[in-house]
Parts: sequence; C-alpha cells; structure tokens
Amino acid sequence: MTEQPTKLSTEEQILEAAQAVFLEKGLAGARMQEIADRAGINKALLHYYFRSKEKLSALIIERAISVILPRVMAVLDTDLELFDKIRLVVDTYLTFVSRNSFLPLFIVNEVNRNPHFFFRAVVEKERTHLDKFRRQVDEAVAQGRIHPISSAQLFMNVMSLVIFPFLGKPIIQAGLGLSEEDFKREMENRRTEVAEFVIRAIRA
Amino acid sequence: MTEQPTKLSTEEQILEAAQAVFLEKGLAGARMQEIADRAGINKALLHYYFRSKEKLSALIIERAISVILPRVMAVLDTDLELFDKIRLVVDTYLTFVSRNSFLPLFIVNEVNRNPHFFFRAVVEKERTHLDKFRRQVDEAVAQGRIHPISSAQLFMNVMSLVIFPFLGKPIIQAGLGLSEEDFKREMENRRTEVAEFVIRAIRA
DNA sequence: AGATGGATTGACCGTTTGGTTAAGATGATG
DNA sequence: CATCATCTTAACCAAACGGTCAATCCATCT
Repeated sequence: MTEQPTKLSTEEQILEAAQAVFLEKGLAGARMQEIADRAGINKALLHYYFRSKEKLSALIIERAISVILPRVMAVLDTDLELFDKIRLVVDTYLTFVSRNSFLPLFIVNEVNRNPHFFFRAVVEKERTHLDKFRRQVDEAVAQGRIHPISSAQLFMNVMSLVIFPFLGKPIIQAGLGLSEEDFKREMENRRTEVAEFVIRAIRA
Repeated sequence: MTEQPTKLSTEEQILEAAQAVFLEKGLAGARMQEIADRAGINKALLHYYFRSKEKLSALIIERAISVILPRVMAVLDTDLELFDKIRLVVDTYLTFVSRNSFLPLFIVNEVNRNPHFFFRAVVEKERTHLDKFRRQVDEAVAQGRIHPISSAQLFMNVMSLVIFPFLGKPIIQAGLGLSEEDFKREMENRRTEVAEFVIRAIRA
C-alpha cells in the first residue's frame, strides 16, 4: 500500500494549481502566493519555474483555450451531414464542459480582456475549419433543405445554446429555483434537446 | 454657447466612473485610484463618499443588475401571447444590451463569484414573474400548440441566444472574421432572427 | 465679520503583492 | 569525494494597494 498518487512533477503541480486558482479567482484576483501554497511549494520556486505572473497566466490561458477549441473545431471539420454535425458538436461540447465548468467563464473573461492575443495566437489557424461549416450551411440553404439562415447566425446560435448555461448557471438556478442536482439534470437533458431544438428551427 | 454638460454631482460622477472602471477591469482588477482619477477627484474623497471598495462595488453590482433584470422580467410578466412575448423579450434585451455591451460580462462574472448575494438580493422578489412565463409554456405544451419542451429549457435557450453573443463577441468575431461593423450588423439582424428561430423551433 | 458644517485635499500608514537574492539541498557524474 | 547543474528555501525588497487623518476650502447663516 505504498501511497504514490501518480506523483506529478513540480512543474505539473504548479500548472495544475495555477489553473485551479486562475479559473477560480480570475486573472486579476489570483495570487501567486495561493498558487504556490496549493502546489505545496515556495513562492520563490514558483518564480523559478515561471518567471512572472504574466507569463504563467499566458500559459494557462493558452492551455485552456487549446484544450477546448480544437475539440469543437475538429467536429466542425468532419464530413458529417449538417444535422448530425450539429448533434455531435453539441454533445461533444456539453460533455466536455460539464467536467470543466469553470473553463468557459475564464476563457470568455480573458478573451474579452485581451482579444488581440486570442485572435492571433489561436483562431487564425483554426478558421479553415469554420469555412467548411459555413459552406455546408450556405449549400443547405441554397438547396432549400433548411430555412434561410446565415451561417454566422447559426454558428452564434449553436455556440450560445451550448456555452451560455455554464456562464449563467447561478442566474438560471436562481431564476428557475433549481437545486444543484436539478441543474445538473437539466444540463444532461440539453445534450439531446439543444440539437433537436436547433434542427427544428432550421429544418425546411 | 455656455458649455454646461449637465454637470453631475460629485456622487454621480463617482458612480459613473466606478461603473466604467469596474465593468472594464472587473472587480479584482479595478483600482480605487483609477476610479478617483476618472471622476476627477481625490482618492480620499472617494472613501469619504463610499467608505470602502467593497461597499462601492456592491453598489455598482446591485445597480447593474437592477437596471437590466426588471427590464426582462417586466416583459415576461405581461399578458402577451407566448410567441409575441418571445419576440418582445428578445427585442427588448438586445436593444438595451447593445448600448451597454460590457454589462453582461460584468454581471455574469460577479454573480458567479458571489452567487449568494445575487440570489438573495435580487431574484427572490422577481421569481413570481418567471412563474407566469413557466405556466404559459406548460399550458401551450399541454394544448399541443408548441412542441414538448420544459419551460426551463426554453428559458435557458432564449437567455442563451440573447446574451451569449455579447459575452463571446471576440470569439465570434475571430471565428467568423467579422469586423466591428460586421458584428454590429449581425447583432442588429438578431433582433428579429432570434425570435423567429426560437418560434420555429417550438411551433407544433 | 465670525462661526458652522459639509466638501475636498495632500500627505501619510500598514498591508499585500509580485518579484529577487543569497544560501543551501539534492542528486547525478567524473 | 569533489564538482556541478538543478531544485528549493527563508528572508527580503520596492511598488502598489486600500484606507485614514488633519488641515483647508467654501458656501451659508447669524
């Protein structure tokens, strides 16, 4: 029974602690001391590995984005038929974010606070995937298979329906009087309901 | 031509400056010095009017929420037929937020950071309005006028479609390659498109 | 003019914050 | 065992921060 919980390297311990604190407190609210404490190390060591708060936070932001963005983009890039693609992207995203429910708020926050960084570092290489989705939508409209809708609006709608509930969780919970379990159950329902909602909205 | 831009009282000047800084930098990122500077006053005077950062921020948060929440709730409380109600709430919200585009991010942030405050201070008195909307939806489902959908899911969907684009603006802009004017135009389109999207999705 | 009381200020204070430094562990290598 | 680079620490530092204070300003009233 030698306790050895897959001992993480100091660097990995720091990154996990940093991610936890940054997601919880936000960029400005996070303290280097707290990150060090949670990583079980000294504050000096923290600066030894990652020279400054800025560099550490930039790393965490990039890590957070690069973990979630490709997941969605990969689905949008498949050759699935449009409705199935919508079903899959909704399910993929909701499944993932349910296990990382602080991520959306953090990303949305920092991307708004520093759009340029996000724009250049991550999106420009991923835009091709979106082009494929856009053509697919335009084609379906042209063929009369779906109601006239711009790909931009449809993209926004799917993103909104999938991401927002995690950002607005306390508002929704309070507004509807949902307990933690209630909310979780409703989120589970969304895995199928959102896609069908969208499909009913656009099906010709 | 006596320039006199409706000279605000010192207190009002402070509140406006505080709101601007808090929305821009977030709660933790905002500095009392910057608020004082923007209000054109001394930092000591700032504490003379509002004793601490906490009390000032609590005021701004409450102000922000109480400005936007009743607007939506009032619409949900009207006797309009369901589809018209959806049209109106979408239009009302989008019109208002377009002119206060930093508000949603700020509110979502602080409500997540301190849900209890939000829950007790604001929502409990407003939940009655939502009950009316919920009954209306349940009734429409029972009568077969709309597709089976829980009022919770429908509420989340409308909220999502209306609010998220403002939170995810940089992501959407980058993803779709929209200029500032492009984005603004798409948001203008949403004023009518979102409601019709929702109605198509639920109409039996 | 003098007194009163709220509004306003510059100078100051204690604490917290991100960051540094110099001195030691530690462990692999010759 | 000596060497050397990598880790790790306690102690420290300057700057920034929220907040306070005594002193002034200034309009109003007597």
